[in-house]
Amino acid sequence: MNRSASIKDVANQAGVAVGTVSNVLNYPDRVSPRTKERVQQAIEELGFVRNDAARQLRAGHSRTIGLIVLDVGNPFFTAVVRAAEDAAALLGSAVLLGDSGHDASRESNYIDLFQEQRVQGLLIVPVGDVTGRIDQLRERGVPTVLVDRLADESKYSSVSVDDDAGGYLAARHLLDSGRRRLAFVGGPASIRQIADRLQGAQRAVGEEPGATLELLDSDGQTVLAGRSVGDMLVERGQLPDGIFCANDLLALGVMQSLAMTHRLRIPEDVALIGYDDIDFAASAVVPLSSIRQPTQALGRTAIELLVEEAEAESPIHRAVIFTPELVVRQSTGAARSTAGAAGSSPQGGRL
Amino acid sequence: MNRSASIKDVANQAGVAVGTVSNVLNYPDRVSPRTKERVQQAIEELGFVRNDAARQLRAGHSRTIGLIVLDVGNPFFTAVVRAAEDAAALLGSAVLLGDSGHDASRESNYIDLFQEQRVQGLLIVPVGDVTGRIDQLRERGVPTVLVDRLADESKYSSVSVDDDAGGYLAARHLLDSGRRRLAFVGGPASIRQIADRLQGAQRAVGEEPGATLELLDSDGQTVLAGRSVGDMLVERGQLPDGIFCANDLLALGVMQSLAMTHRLRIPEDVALIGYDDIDFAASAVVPLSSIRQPTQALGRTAIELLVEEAEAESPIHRAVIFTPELVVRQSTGAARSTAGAAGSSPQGGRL
DNA sequence: CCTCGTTTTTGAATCGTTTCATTAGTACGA
DNA sequence: TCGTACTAATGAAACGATTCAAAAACGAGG
Repeated sequence: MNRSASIKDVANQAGVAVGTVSNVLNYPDRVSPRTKERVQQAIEELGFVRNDAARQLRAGHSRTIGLIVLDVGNPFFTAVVRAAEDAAALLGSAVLLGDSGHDASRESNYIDLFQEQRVQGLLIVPVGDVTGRIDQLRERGVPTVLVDRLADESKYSSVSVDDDAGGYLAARHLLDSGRRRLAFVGGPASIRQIADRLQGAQRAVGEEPGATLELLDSDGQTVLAGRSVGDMLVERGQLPDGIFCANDLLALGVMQSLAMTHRLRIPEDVALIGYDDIDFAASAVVPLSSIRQPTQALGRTAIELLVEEAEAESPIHRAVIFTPELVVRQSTGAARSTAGAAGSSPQGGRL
Repeated sequence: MNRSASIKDVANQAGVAVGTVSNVLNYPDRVSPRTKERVQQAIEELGFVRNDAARQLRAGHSRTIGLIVLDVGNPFFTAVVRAAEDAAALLGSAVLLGDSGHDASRESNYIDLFQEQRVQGLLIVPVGDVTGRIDQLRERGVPTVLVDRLADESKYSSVSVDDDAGGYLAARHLLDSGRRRLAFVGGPASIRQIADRLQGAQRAVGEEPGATLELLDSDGQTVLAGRSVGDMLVERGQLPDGIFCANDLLALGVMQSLAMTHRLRIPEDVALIGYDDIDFAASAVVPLSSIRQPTQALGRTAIELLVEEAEAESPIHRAVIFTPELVVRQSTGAARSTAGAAGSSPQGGRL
């Protein structure tokens, strides 16, 4: 009920100086066993808990790293967050998580908040153009790394995945399995990732004489949006024989519409491939082929780059680009009806 | 690059005392317009950002509330988190999120961390028995509210949902639609929520002469676990005509197995109902009936109770219990084949 | 010009920890 | 006994914001 015990209270109780208590906490070797024991007992008795605010104040910085993502509801980001948390834990730091929800002003608020908290550094999956803010942060000694967004290596550090290559991989796979009339389902082309995936797909189709790629705009990247695209396809009657969706949620929606509502067979009538390889993809009605992004490596590397930024004397940046990986499952595979996931497992990209 | 500007630097730059700068920041009315302007300009020039650690140290507590959930991957918890964040924001507080992942030691670590941060209070969806820690926290002036877990009102504050009532509602609905051979699919009965839902279902079945309820243990509460239960049911050949799953993920798994792999018709051959009403339920292959829990109200009320706890002189606690709500969709409804979600929308419970 | 009342501004004290230059204590050899 | 070379313990200073009693500035009225 009353105010909690401070290091001074502990020192009194144990009959030592405050510095000694601090040493017990931070440099146990410097303290004689007898004293250490007395102090620890006092800590026990008083229920002393370090005040982190005071530590930070003295240290000049916190032991936290800020991370701002576009949408915590998206399993892809959740996976990246988890990897970053693990990597940060190894450094003895914790991650403060912010969800911008694709909203630039919320993003800006989080940046402000994290600055007040004196985070050690900032990882950000940017909504809009944040280069100005990042420059400002750097002036104030806060290193920043862009995540899932390629940036000019001479000015910023970034970790990203080659979306063009991913798009190529997906379309190439459909073509290799004999499909020729492809369709790309994807949200607003203003989103960089989606535009790049489309571009990669177009490149693959361009290499294959006689193959076509149709563009199907979707309203967002949700399961529901995918369903309505699927319904629309069936209504108009003219079906592609291979569909590449800009993410797995869309693909699952399309699958539901085609396979269940309209009784089409996947992959016999239409092959389907998604992007992200979320957990749900493997356990979908028809296990979904997908493009796996190395979420583990993304999160881990982001932290590594942050450390490099922080330690570098002169401002040297790096742009790490990972290559995504094709995961083949039933939705594009041979016509079997056994369940279960196929595809390679090893997680990781290359530096 | 160099250390960031302090309030003292601003004071020098503006030619005023530190107290004045503080006043500009916290009590602008007390400062004359001329001075205010000078100070604000200095802040601008130096790029001054408040140091939150110093504020907290002085204030004795932070402006954050700790929240520990069992699994951030579960949409149910994500929804509660969001509601709590919104409610906290109205109080000018931020939420620190911790994910215990059903692991008691991780839970304990987060409690320690939040104590060091001097959070204003703690909301916790407990893994094991945390009453000891909560008592300890209270002694140290940290109010705590249990979330999604009913507690002895004389000792703790809690917000929960009446899982017995939810189970009753689900089973009653299956019985009302003419099913008699019911099955309950659910993970380990050691989990309170699951045991309560089962108990409610048993109560409903007991009221209906001739109705039976079979218990099907599942290995966890995931989509995959649901699939294997479904496969098992088909293999052994003896099907119930109504299935109640302890959560939506399980239900979706069962649905995939029965409807897709084994070509059974839902709801004609088997009716299916889940629990939680996650977003995905409405957009499943066959839109899934479910029991909606008032996630909004849960999160909001948790914060309210926390405030009550904090302000109360004498230790007065409250246990708020919400009543869940039946959402009827196609998986238990009349045999139509139109897609789209049915069911009531208004979110919320009652106090 | 002085007084009184009000509005502004001041600056030392405070929060709890870490740091580090000093001091105290101990053991050993000369 | 004294000096030396340690190890252990001390306690004042610093971190940066807020608070608040006291001082200063200002305006109005006499």
